[in-house]
Amino acid sequence: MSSVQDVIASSLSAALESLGVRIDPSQFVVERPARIEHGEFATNVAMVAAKQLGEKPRSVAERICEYLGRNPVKYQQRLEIAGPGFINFFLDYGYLHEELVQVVTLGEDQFARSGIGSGERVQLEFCSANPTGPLHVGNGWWASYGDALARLLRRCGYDVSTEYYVNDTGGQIRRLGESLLARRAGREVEEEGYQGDYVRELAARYSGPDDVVDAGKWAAEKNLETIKSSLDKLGIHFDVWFSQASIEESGAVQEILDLLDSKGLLVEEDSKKLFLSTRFGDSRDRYLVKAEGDFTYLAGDIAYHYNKFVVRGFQRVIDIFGADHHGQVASLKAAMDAIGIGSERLEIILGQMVSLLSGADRLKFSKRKGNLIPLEDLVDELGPSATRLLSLSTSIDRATSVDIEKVKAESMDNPVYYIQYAHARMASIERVRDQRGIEMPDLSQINLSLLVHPRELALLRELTILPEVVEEAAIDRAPYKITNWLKEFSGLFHSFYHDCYVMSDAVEMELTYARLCLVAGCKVAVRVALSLLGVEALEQM
RNA sequence: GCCCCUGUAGCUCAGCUGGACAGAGCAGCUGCCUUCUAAGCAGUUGGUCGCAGGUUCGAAUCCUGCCGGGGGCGCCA
Repeated sequence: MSSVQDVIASSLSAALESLGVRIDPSQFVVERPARIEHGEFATNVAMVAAKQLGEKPRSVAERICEYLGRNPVKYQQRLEIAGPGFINFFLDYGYLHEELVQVVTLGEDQFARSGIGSGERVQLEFCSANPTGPLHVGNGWWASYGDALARLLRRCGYDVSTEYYVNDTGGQIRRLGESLLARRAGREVEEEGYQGDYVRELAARYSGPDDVVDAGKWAAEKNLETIKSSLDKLGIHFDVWFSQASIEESGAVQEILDLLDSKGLLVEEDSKKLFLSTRFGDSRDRYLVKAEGDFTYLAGDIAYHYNKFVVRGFQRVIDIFGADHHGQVASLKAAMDAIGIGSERLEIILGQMVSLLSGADRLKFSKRKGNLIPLEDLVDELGPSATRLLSLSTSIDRATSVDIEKVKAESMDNPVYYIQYAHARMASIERVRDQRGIEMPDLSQINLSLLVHPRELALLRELTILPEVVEEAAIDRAPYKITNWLKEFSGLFHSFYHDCYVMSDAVEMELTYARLCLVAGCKVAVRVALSLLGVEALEQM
């Protein structure tokens, strides 16, 4: 990325050198000031350098400005020293027009693409809700997050494989089987069982033997089909569905135990086996084999992660868990260090809890009781785009409460309309262009320097930062930053649309061409951003 | 007790690798449809950035302590 910012930054480094200081570019910033009165870009470099030079920031700024006066940056018009020592750059708008040419030339496929991933093989596991029932809003909320993160990482050059870990074995599956058999026999499901109506429906279809394991496995398979179709409705497709049972059956868990044992990290305690995880920072040691001889969940999970890193060779693994699985983090990381994988290669992102409100009432729900809101109902009600955008509007670190009534009733509240409307207006302009038979000249023939209206400039400025926003969102694992950009950009487009007619008798043809070009660039950017979130770009509304 | 998140406008949230007077949407109030879709635009009201210290030329942002909210500390998954 050889943006204007980078050019300014390297000029500043050269200026510093002429003053006899070396400052790493990471120590200072060249940023867009919050206020346009402060120029196109501003830097705090003089304040940073002042310390080393033992001078006042403003006098350092003056000397830097003198240097830049003799060796101006491309498009530089004038400089200003402001406040405690900021240097503000006022540039010729040509730099924005040049960037627009770039956007249009690169197009949807290439604009805002980054190579920071360098092809690193990343495995991204998310959702992974137990197949003991349908996906509900609570455990499906961050599924859109995982999917969007995968899209973001791919855009940035990572080689990503998405995965859903299916907990298709263990006590919960037995319990599911018990519940199923109880329903089939016309009995009530016990307190600890799964009481949702879906169990009743499944029981009516089950014709297998009266065996809790068979019944549980059968029901889990059916539930998994339901989960898959719910995710399908949201537009989420996993590369791999990985079975927990397959890990246990393969003998991989025993291999992990042997490996830990050989390192002296496993101790026998009666018939149980304890992993000395405290040696790797865990708050307590963890059992891997229970008194009855079964493996614990952690044992299987360690084997699963060994499989990800060693068997399948992923360089980095990202797991997205619900915050209620926070307790697993230290143990799993300790295990990675213990088996020589290195816990820094395992990144665990915790999605904070989601609570549902209906008006003022907080909805209490439980999977066992089966009184929760299926994700699918929300998707049916709102549509996939709105559902996705809802969970992609806030940081994953923030516990959110979703008011079902508000989201359903006041659709104006939902940013998806605002954003999609902006895209629809771009598409509409292009439809009218075609209807009127306006032929676009070659890009090089268009006089973009006509784009100087404040609305146009604001739009161009926001347009050019998308590549940085994409990188930042990927690095911070924060897809909501794309959403924020889209909201901001859509607002600027609506303002432009309102104030700047593209095709009208009052607008010179030259300007029409330039504005059509601007609209084309905007469309590219919005489509890129929407595709990263998995939100549909509507041609009309 | 320990660990992870979190506390910013009436509500929902940005801003938090320190920077120039703290932002947006919604709600409230006021204007704008003979031109490419008013699901829009423009204006306006509204904030001791939980509290107290500290570091700094400069703190919503970093550090410490306290207070409040959510989640976790299983031979459950």
